[in-house]
Amino acid sequence: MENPFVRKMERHVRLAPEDRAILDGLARQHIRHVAGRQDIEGPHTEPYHTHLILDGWACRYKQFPDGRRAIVALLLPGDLCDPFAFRRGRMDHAIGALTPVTVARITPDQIGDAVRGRPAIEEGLCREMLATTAIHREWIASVGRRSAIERLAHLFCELHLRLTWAGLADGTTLPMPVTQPDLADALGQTSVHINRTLKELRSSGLVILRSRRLTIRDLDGLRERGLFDPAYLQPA
Amino acid sequence: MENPFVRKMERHVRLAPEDRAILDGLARQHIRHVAGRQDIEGPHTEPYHTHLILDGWACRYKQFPDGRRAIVALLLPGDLCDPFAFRRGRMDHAIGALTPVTVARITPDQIGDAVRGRPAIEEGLCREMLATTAIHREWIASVGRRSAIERLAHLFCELHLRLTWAGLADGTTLPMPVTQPDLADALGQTSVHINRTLKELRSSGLVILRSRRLTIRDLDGLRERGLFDPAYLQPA
DNA sequence: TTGGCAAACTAACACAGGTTGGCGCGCGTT
DNA sequence: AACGCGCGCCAACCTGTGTTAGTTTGCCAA
Repeated sequence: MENPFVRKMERHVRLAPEDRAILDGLARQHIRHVAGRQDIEGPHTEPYHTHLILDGWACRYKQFPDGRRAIVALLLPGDLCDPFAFRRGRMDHAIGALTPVTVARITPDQIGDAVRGRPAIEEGLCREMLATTAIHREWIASVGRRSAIERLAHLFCELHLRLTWAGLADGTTLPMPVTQPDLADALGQTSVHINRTLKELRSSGLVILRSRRLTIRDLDGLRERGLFDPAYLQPA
Repeated sequence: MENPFVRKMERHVRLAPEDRAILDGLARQHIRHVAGRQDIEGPHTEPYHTHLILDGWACRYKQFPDGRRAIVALLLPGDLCDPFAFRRGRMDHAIGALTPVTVARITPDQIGDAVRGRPAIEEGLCREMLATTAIHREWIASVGRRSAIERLAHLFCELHLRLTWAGLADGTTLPMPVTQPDLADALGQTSVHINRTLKELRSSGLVILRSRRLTIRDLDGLRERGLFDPAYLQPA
């Protein structure tokens, strides 16, 4: 089983064997397990470590005083949280595990060492950050202007590609270990409506979601339904 | 009148006089004027230059095939668009002028030269990018979980701080040169509803918006109404 | 001054999506 | 086996926001 982080980085840049070894090393030290529904990094903390997700799904979220929760990003295996978090002081949001999660803790020094004299790694990390920002922009557009079905279809398409690139999708079938309330908080809706929308996607023959696995039955159809254009995810 | 870009950078890091001169130099070369409603950088182009907004307001936006437009970021004087855009290939969105705009075109080399041997500038640019990402996250939360009034109040609070830090606000009065349809596309609503919401904010005595200027009559009240916590904008 | 036009503003109506409340299943615990 | 409980699922109802179709205002140009 190959490291999903390395695998993803190789989509951005060509890595020499030593590059690969260095990145792989980051994923093998300081492993930490976090139970589902627990925070990996709480709100208002002053982060020092970066986290690399090795297994399970997590999210960035903001919680309002009255309890409303907005999930602003999904973190999948191979995703790196804030390589430069330590430069910003206090967290303005939290990072929580949606499922049981395995992460590697990485120090700023380790990032610095990995980058030094390794232009491919530097370039790869830079592109990874740009890709993350592009995803953020797409989410703003989604929540702002897509309808409920479009939003859900679009998210499924995005996750399909991201998981494929991390080596975690089985063709057109992907793990989908999150609950409907989680999807609701990610898409700015209620779980009830997510349920309705899911039913509609299912009955149009586009997807099957059962026992935490999503099967896309009609990829082109789903992409059309979600106004999905993979360009924003493509590196270069 | 001081350069809003330099002014903003000084919120992130302490700049030596030479740092300041270098940054100021970037803003004085290759000036370009763009009329309102024109694209500064079209969609699907392969950008080479970075743009620094010197005057006027612009936005990043995505447009769907059926015409719907989502504004995913507002660009104010002093804002730098994509210092690393050239690393990503094709644009996944467009940058458009909302008002007549003056920009400085900056090449990748110029960025490289400015950063080389100038750790304060490097650190400042890095923090500026992190702040931009934090704004993106806050927008996702806003469009996803805030009500219409909360969203508008929150946006006004954000713009108040950003413009203040760029030296463009007069205490609690700020330029607001965008139309209601523009606000609608930025907040994921219709212009009709923006109008309704504006009326409500006005009649609760929180703001006055007249002839392209916004006056905040009750800053604390507006912040409360918008669930606004300036933490996400604060550098370190 | 007048005319033209974009933008602000409004009213009436429509509907997507939120709210509430309830049922049943699967699963882990005792 | 029984219990608890989170989650998926559903129906009825409600409401915030969208839609449509105007009128009014303000500003620039002739």
